[in-house]
Amino acid sequence: MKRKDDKKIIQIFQAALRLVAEKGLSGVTMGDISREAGIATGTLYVYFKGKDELINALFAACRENSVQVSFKGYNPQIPFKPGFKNIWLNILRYKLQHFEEVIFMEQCYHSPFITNDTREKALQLSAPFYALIDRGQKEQLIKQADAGLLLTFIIGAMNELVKQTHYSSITLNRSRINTAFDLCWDALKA
Amino acid sequence: MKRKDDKKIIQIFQAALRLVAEKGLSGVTMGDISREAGIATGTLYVYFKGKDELINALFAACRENSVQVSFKGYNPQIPFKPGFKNIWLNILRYKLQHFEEVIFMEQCYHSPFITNDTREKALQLSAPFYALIDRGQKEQLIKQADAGLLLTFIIGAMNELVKQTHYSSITLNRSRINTAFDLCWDALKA
Amino acid sequence: MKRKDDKKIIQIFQAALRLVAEKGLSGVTMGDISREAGIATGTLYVYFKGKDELINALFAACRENSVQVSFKGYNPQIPFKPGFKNIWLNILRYKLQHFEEVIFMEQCYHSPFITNDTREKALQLSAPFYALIDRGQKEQLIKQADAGLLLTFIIGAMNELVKQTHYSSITLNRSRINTAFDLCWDALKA
Amino acid sequence: MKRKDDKKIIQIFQAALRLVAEKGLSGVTMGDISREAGIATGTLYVYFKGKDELINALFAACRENSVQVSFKGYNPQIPFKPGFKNIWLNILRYKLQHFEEVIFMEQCYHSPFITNDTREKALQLSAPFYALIDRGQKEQLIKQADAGLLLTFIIGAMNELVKQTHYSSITLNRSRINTAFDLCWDALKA
DNA sequence: GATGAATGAGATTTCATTCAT
DNA sequence: TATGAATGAAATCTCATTCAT
Repeated sequence: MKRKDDKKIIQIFQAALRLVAEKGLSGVTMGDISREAGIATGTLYVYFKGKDELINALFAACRENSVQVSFKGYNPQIPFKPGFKNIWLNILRYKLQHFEEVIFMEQCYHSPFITNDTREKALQLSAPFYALIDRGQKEQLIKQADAGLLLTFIIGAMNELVKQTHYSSITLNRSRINTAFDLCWDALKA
Repeated sequence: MKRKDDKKIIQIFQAALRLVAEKGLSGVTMGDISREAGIATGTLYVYFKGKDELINALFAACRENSVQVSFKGYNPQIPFKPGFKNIWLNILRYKLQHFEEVIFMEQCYHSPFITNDTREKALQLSAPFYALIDRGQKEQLIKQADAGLLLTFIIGAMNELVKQTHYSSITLNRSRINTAFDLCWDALKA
Repeated sequence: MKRKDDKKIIQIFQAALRLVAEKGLSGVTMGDISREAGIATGTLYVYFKGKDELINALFAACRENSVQVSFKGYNPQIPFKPGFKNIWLNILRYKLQHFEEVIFMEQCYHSPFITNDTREKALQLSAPFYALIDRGQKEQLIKQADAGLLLTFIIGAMNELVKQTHYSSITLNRSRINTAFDLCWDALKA
Repeated sequence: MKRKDDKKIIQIFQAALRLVAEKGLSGVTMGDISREAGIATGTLYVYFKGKDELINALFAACRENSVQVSFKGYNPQIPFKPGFKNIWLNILRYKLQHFEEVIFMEQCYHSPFITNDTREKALQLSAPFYALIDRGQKEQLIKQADAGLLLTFIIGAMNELVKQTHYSSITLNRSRINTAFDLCWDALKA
């Protein structure tokens, strides 16, 4: 019973992501989502109280997912730079593979759907990234600037890179990835 | 006879920008816009054939505006770095002062409103930025990487910086601005 | 001054007729009419108090026109049948040449635009036709049936003939016209 | 689960017919139709994609209906004239009883609603009438004129008769009906 | 008188949500 | 639980009419 439910929620989420990436948040209706998910419109309301709740739940899920993936394989024992690069690559890979989520989150952020509560919870998940920057600064490897500023820089550049990659037909090969990382590292390094 | 009024178009644009920044593209109606602009709903349709056209026109106007402002005071005779910083600051100032446009453009890009034609025309306006990067590379001051990649980096980081500045209550004082520029420059410099 | 006005009213009438024939009464707007007439929308209201009045005036004008034309060349001195045929041909010619009026009147009859007053006035103009039938009956040339029934028959058949001629590409040559008249005459004749 | 209901389509059709007969095609709104049909406005759009589709569907249904009814009781074995009269009476009865459809079809024909496709399909349904005329001609009972012309004559006269009957307060009693048929038959007969 | 921009009521259509099955 | 027809409030858009020039 529970299995079945979970599967359906995933179907719904994927349908919503696909559609928002294609048509933008403003162009997606509950009817669209149900059709894309292969279920009846009424069934959406079995799983979510309404559109707001669906969007907020998806937003939270995306955010959690992306943070979780970022630190995969990270080991504080190993030196900072390779550890940092590992995380940087995790994030990049995730954003490329889940491009729809990137767009969805961007579109949501300014929508009336996302509640302050959801927004704040998303922010709280940034803690590990602040900790990472802190470590780099303690080891005197990266600039002693405000961590928020540094993170902003990394994340903003990355998002744009992912979008550009998606729209242009330039494939992001190993060499291009390394160049991008070098830009990032040179920006941060003390 | 009453004559069509360019001022009214500006009123409409400003109303739309204000509302999209506040409620997101998906939450803004033609009724909202007309009310905010202080005109009747029908009057919107005197100036724009429909919502699509209004959004596309505003998108194009924002894009043109932002490019135009960027190169204000730029003089190819003066050395590269101060010239580049001038432009960088122009862009930053513009984005901070016209934050609503930043949000609007981000929201629009994935909406079903923006036509491919509009999108392409926006892209074509990037030419001067490519020329700028080219100059820096010819003078061996910045990395010999793909210009698109470098621009992506700068723009992405800047956008995120502006958004972060807006949401957090951190004021972007001179020192913080300089730090941000240094991050950018260190990333780019050869 | 008066001349100028009359010309404009004719322009307006012709524009309205053209458009109603093309798009039907329900598809024609005041804006359409003014554009087709080559004048400003506001100007329509200089000549007519509103849409209703315009339509009613045009309806009345068409009706008067058609009746007037019908009896052109009719001389009660000459024998009935050729006189009748003359009128029949007048009507047919008029309807063919002013097809737009045929359509307009048909469309109007059931519209909420035409007032009862207009409708009645139109009816009153039928008197000469009743007189014509009466003469034929007195001369024992046509059936002693109710005149309304006989007129209905003639007019209905004629209208349909005109419409069919217009839609199909069959040209109404002399022979076809004579056949049609014979049908009509055979129906009526005592 | 609620199932789509054919009865509802009939309700909608009848509501539309009633209203068009009363107020003309140009005066009828989707809101009017839904109210008259006793359903919500949105429900109309469950059954028809839009006003155009509704009108076209109703037009086609009326046409099919009327043709089907016309030949009820017709038997090619029995002699031509009584067979013909049977059909003529069928048509007359139908038009009198479904006067709203007569008006609706007349109003529609020149509206921007009816597509060429619908118009052509309606025309194709005339085949049996042509066959009927053909038989009469083969049996040398009716004039050897173009069948289209003869049909035009019959139909046009009938439509007008029905309209006149409806507007005037003259009841169409047996004697008047027979007179009308005689007019028709005398027109056609060889 | 002539113009056409401005208006706002009302038409068409959409869509989140409910509900009967 | 699942369905999708039904709903009606709200969105987009139209258009007869007015009004400032």
